[in-house]
Amino acid sequence: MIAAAIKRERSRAGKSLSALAAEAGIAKSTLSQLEAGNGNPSVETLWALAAALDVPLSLLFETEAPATRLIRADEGEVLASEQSDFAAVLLSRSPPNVRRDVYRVVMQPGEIRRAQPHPRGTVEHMLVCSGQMRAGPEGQEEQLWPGDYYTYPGDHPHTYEAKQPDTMFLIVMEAP
Amino acid sequence: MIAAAIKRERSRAGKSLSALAAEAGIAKSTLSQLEAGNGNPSVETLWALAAALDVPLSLLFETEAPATRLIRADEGEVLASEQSDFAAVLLSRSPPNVRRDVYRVVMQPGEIRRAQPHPRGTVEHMLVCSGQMRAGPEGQEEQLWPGDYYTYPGDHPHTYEAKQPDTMFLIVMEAP
DNA sequence: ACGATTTGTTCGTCAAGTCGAACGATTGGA
DNA sequence: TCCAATCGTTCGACTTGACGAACAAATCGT
Repeated sequence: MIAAAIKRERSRAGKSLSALAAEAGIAKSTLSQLEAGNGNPSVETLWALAAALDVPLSLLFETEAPATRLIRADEGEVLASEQSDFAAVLLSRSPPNVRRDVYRVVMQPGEIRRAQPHPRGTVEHMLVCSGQMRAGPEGQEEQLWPGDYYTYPGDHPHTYEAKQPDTMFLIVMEAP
Repeated sequence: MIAAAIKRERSRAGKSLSALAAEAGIAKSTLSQLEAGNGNPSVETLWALAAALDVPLSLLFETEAPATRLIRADEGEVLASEQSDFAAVLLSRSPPNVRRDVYRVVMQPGEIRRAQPHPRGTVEHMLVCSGQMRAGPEGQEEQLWPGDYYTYPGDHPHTYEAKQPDTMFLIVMEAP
């Protein structure tokens, strides 16, 4: 809930309820009730809080860790198209205020590559172009074929392993 | 503003104001005033809207195209790596505050697909996974092979044409 | 051409969020 | 020990957002 998010961010900033309310320009009674779970604030109030906390507003809506999502080559919601020989699949709609870096990767079979965990909140999106590979968070590795799309948290240890020569895939690195 | 965001997402979903209000379970008068810019909604209201629009809530907060750039499969700045059989190429470092939608496309040879121009400021990133194709803005079409990366403004007329069966490629649609 | 439906807006009413003040509880000096 | 300051909560008064109905305008179907 939002109550928990506000409390979490406030304690993370090391600010007291009164101080935060003062900085945000809202009554501390309002903030108190918000953190208690009573009522649902207006965007104006939330905006003031987010500004005072110096965090993106969307952070106050953060739910639990996003689960991994695997979309096989023959899966995914195919978008409507006028021409039948054109099949577009929306893999991931990006939330605003995020950075997404796109990588193209060519990998050879051999030892397993263990990636150092990225900063907290990082999300990786993988799309295999050709070859075959095995990748994913530790314990949730998946066998991937061309066209497969796999997304998972990047702030946990994860591995890449090519099963065929010149295995090519795409990584979209999403940072909060 | 939020007013514009709601309007944008609603029109994108092709829903009328009355219909959306009904689906979201809010009064259409409320929605009308929101889109008019008057008032600041409560999170409960926004949540209902986001759910009805089937978009993440954070998308309701907020909203120049670079020249074309073509990176051949054997081109691109290869990032440093500890292991020689791992070659990652950064194709596009995303600027902040942009939306990027990722599409996977499979296309068959045949007639040329002419894309209706997207909203102003849209940028498309293409990466060919397999097959062969010809695509790009009108007059700047390029022959593309697997691994080729091509980016160009999406708010101008552009075309896609597969040269081989089951030509697969990736499109990252970047909206301002 | 006409009625019927749907569109989006404006109005008054009610409920709910926000505010300011006062409250008990806790901490820190002097 | 006592006073002062700060902590977070609770209360009533005010402000504002959400609702429902009525409204003009546009679209549709016969």
